[in-house]
Amino acid sequence: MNREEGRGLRKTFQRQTILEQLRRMKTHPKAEDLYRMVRKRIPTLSLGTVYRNLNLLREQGLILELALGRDASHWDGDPHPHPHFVCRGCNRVVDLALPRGAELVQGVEEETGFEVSTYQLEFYGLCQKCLGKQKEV
Amino acid sequence: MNREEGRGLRKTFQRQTILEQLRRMKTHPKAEDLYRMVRKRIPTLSLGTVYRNLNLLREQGLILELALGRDASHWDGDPHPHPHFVCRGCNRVVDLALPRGAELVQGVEEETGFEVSTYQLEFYGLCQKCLGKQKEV
DNA sequence: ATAGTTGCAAAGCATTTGCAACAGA
DNA sequence: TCTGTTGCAAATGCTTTGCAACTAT
Repeated sequence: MNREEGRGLRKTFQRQTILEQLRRMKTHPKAEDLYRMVRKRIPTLSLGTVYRNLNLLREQGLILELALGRDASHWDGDPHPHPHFVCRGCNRVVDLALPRGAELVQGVEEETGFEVSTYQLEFYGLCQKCLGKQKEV
Repeated sequence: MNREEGRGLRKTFQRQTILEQLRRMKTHPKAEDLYRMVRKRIPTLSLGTVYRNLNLLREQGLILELALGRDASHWDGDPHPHPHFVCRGCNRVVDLALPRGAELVQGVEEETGFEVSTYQLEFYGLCQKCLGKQKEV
């Protein structure tokens, strides 16, 4: 029995390759990005399979989905919730070290009496590169 | 000249009614919810008009869009960014007082050198009501 | 053997958009 | 009058899903 329902996920080539690809990246690709990358190794891969596996891996707690509004989700190989910075200039999604999630969660639980299972925190703005480019104009 | 381009938004009955409706609510309805509510006063209202106006009002800085993953956005009549709690039991979206957004933003700007224009912070879990119901089962 | 998985294509769903009629300023 | 706005319906774009052929265990 693996998780939840006791049903085991099979160790398929597609699933493993998708997970490896995501883990080896520092950036946070979209399903479509992963699809293109993994296709180099598995040319018959379909986009539907990528989506299905990303959802399964997320349910297993192995990866994180960054749902940033209506655009395509970004995916993070680090399953531990942490804040991100989204640059509106270059659309990069960058990991942040601050603030500490555990403290935020604790504060909210104390304030509300609710049970917090996870959180999502994104800062939006311009990264240093894009701040520089802005001045050039 | 009102904002941005100097183009003025007209004061239409639809737009005003949508904004009033949203402001008078403590909850954070979806476009569809507002559509149904405002329709009681403006039976000819179309859903497209609701979406167009919500986006315009957001651009004017009068309201806040809460894009919570892939589901329909929730809308907030309070344009000042602040954290929310999303209950996975009853799907309510509740305003939170903590943590302080300004401090979070300042910390990130100091850490990264990026320019933060806004942020979005949601905590997910179970509210007190739903925690209670869980025990009953 | 057999239940999970894949590729493919069609469907779903929230949101956006083109267009002609309409209405604030 | 003139440009913004509306209602309607079609289109968009990401993601999910039905199905029959596979495949890990």
